[in-house]
Amino acid sequence: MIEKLEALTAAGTLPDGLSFANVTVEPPRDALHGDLATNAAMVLAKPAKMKPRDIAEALAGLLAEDARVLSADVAGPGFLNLRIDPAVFQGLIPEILTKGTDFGRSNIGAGRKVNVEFVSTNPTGPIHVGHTRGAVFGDALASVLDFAGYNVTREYYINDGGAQVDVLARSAYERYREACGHAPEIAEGLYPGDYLIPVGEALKEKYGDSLIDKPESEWLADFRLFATDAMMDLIRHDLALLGVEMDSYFSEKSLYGSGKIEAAIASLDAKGLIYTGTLPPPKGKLPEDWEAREQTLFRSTEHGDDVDRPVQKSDGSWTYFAPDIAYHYDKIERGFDELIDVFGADHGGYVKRMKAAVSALSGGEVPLDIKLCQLVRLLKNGEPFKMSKRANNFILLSDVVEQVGRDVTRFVMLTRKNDAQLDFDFAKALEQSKDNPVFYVQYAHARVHSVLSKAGTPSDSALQAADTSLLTNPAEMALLKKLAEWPRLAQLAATHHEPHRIAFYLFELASEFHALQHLGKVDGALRFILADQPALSQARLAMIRAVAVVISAGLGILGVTPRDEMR
RNA sequence: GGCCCCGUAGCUCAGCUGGAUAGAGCAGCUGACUUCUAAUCAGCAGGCCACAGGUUCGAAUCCUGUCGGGGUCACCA
Repeated sequence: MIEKLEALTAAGTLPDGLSFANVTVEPPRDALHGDLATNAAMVLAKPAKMKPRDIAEALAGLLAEDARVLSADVAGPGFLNLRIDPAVFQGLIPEILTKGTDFGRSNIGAGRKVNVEFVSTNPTGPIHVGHTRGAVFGDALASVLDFAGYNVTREYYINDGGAQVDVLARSAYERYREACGHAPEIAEGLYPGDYLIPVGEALKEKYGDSLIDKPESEWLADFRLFATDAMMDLIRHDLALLGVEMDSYFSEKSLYGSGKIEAAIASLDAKGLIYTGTLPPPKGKLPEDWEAREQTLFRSTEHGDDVDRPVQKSDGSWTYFAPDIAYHYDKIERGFDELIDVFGADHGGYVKRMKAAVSALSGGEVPLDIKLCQLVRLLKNGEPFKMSKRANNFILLSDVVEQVGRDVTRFVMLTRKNDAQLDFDFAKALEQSKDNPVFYVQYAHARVHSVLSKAGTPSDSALQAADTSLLTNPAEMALLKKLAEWPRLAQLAATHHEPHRIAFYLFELASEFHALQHLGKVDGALRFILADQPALSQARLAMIRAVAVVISAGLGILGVTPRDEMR
């Protein structure tokens, strides 16, 4: 399309120097308007100082010369509707069968290195259901990017440097005392979870009872290390249940004492972005205990933030923000071309400062996109389910996966935009699982498998030879056109960082397939397998095999299993 | 009070970075299997796209404001 526009420019029909950036070519919403439509004439009319219809006419004339274009009609205010030769769509089938699940893979990423950081829960316990969405989202997003030709690294940032790991160590100490036969004293503020009991026992194995009643200074550091390692094992195990595998785990603690924090701050300082000062009080309600303090500040307002942010506390120690800066600095130094952070919506307040930091550290060279996942509201029989620490009734990721299954969990979480709130009704997911869209998609895949096995499970190479020009029924063409959308859709999901588009597309594709299969029940001539028409049957089998391949590719990206049977 | 996200059918949500008559799924009503899985399909009904302005050939989409819902807000990570 762009080529044609350039040709028009060259021919002098259009003036030089027009931007084609806003020109789109896409399948119209209404099939009556043809197979493809473009708004080129309307977008260009103004800058070219020409009437939209004149541009459209010129473009139509040029496009009509292309053998693949059956007709090019100007409609409405200047839309150009194209009818494409069915052979283009029919030719898709052998291509899909040849490429397999690589069909739709693109290279728009051009091998650019992308770091997707996600989950990153504190290493103080197993993964809680609230983090499941971020885990699924980040993993699917990483796959989407990989499919689009990016070089993706999945990374987990271990928050093992702060005060909460001291709390963990103390909690583990109580469990250690318990293992040694003493009554544990789980004070307010410590982690009461049962998952620390085995850690206490393991600590007894290692240390005997030599540390009982010893001062904290003698065991805190060791216990901290031991307990966080144990928690990371738990977390890795939980992630594995979901099918999430990280490429890299990055420890916050490793930043301390390595000079990395100092180096990152120095880098900002060199740009004149670090100063000592006093922040104004927060606007609106003034906290009771607020008092002016002099701190080391990062001039994040220079990079789009609302206020400058402290990197050092008044006593000179680092704030949590300082290692975060150093961590992102490290990512930049590792040579990533793009960064993506997946946060929970409760961290929305850090977006601007983090972007400011990355912008400053990379000189604006490395884009950082922060995807916020709205928290999941758990429902039980339509009632909000409240979790409380005291009652110890936290629902864990492992609970969800064990009860509703990995596929359902993942698909439900991905059938929603990341920034929309999500209700997850436990009872519904369990009892009415038949209504779950994931089964609808898997069922389509299973049906294809079933039909193919009825036909003797022909090989893909055999199906590639099918004469797909026999596929002319409107319902078949509709299915083929839906298949044709896949590569473009996969690319859009990648450029927009929106894996949910894959889920919705798969649902639509499955819908087209189910409709077509059902037509065979109403009209016997449309059945996939016709004993007296082997060539047509072969073509149809090739078509539905192509459907299964694309479903399989899409589900693969989402981390959902394509099933061969639903029984 | 500042900032961020959301507001689309009774409910849960899409809507392809501005396109043609706004779409699905549940729920409701009518129908469709002696055949490749009915975990399916076809149809009906359901809408001031929160509200008011603005930008232009054209707005659910972009801008401003208002109203609702959620999140967050100086040494906690």
